[in-house]
Amino acid sequence: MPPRHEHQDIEQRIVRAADEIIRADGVKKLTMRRLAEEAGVALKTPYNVFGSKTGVLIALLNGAIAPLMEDIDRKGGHLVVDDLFAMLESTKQIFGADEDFFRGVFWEVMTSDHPEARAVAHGRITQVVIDRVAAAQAADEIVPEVAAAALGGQLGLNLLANMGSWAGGHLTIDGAMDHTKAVWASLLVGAVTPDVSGAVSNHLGTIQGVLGTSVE
Amino acid sequence: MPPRHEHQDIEQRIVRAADEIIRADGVKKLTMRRLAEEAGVALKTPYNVFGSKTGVLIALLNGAIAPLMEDIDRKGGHLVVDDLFAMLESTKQIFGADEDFFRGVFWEVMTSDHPEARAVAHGRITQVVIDRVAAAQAADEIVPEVAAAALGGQLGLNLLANMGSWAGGHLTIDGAMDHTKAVWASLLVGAVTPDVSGAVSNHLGTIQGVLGTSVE
DNA sequence: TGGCGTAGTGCAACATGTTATACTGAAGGG
DNA sequence: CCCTTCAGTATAACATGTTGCACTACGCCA
Repeated sequence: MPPRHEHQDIEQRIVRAADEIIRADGVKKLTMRRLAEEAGVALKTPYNVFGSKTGVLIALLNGAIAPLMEDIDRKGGHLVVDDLFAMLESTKQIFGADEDFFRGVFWEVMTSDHPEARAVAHGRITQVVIDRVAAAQAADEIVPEVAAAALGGQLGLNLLANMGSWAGGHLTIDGAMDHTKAVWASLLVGAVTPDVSGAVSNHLGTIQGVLGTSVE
Repeated sequence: MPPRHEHQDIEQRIVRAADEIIRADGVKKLTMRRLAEEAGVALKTPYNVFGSKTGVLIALLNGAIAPLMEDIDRKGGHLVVDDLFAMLESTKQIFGADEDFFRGVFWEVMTSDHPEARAVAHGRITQVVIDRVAAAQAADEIVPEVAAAALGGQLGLNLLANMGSWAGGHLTIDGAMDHTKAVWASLLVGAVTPDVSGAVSNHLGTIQGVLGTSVE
């Protein structure tokens, strides 16, 4: 078969094939040989384009979470801290619609040795949360004594952690986000200004209910 | 070479060889072929005894954390909640003494598909914490309205999460335990009875300092 | 128009986890 | 004392991620 030279198209064909295989048979059935075959390329081509199997999965994941990222960027609430909790709802929504798919891909990426993968996940998630916390502080919703990077880092780490438990199969995505919400609320109540503490406390009430059902 | 029939000895030889290889060259250099050779057994024998490479690592890890488990069982503080925080200090101590070794093994076990591995880690850590929380509640250090399983589950999940970030190389063991301590203190202040709230608050003060140095 | 460089091909190969197969020798029961 | 059983051996093999190598055809540039 001659080279295709359809430029970017080859990238798409590979990612699309990976997507289809995973949705059809699960991430464990995604082998590089099958991927190459179904994408109609040589075994080596995905390596040329994405560097490794994990590289393909990162590209796939980045594409798949685009709607989530868009959702997260659309800051809508009248309180900035509400946007923090809205992030968790968006995640629930988007990942929940295809839970097995996302869980599989997420797990593969998260447990890979890929130099980018975990750093990107860690850094990106943490950064989004830190930015939100800083924004909340700028909007006088969080008291100035708190270090935004420190608090945001804690929240981000907790989110990532719960995502890990979800990816590992210990929690549903709903359970993971509810856990996160409860811990975030607990950590935030001590940091917010009096006029928003009511809004934050709203998210707090369900800690006990949450855990009863979601932990195995 | 004839069968050895030294019974349990073969198990020990395999685990010991794994230990030596990992300490000498790191967990990535532990291959089943090299393990078999250095243990003086056939390639298949570790599979007969431990089922899989992950099985070997689980056995190794279980042996290596025995001192930690012993430490954790030795409840010493005059307050039960202090024992919770003492767990984190013990972990710091034991894992910190051989950080690379434990990190490598932990990561391998944690990211494996082994049916036992993750469930055991998850269940065991969570259970220890839940038991402690229940004990604290029985000692009237935690108010009766709180569900011990719920609170303990949250704390355990957070610990596991931070262990994950440590194993993934995002935190040092000290950083991970300090993060955990800070979040535990935040979650506990709302649950403890007035006479111990002071003791818990002591662990709270350093949240900001902690994050500045340990997150990449 | 003709040659060149590059992207992609086809194929073989390697490392590693894992399994199958046939064999062997020791342990232990009759 | 012999025979069965079975744990462990030796060896080959498979699946899969990954890489190396020689080749080829397309598009571009002179």
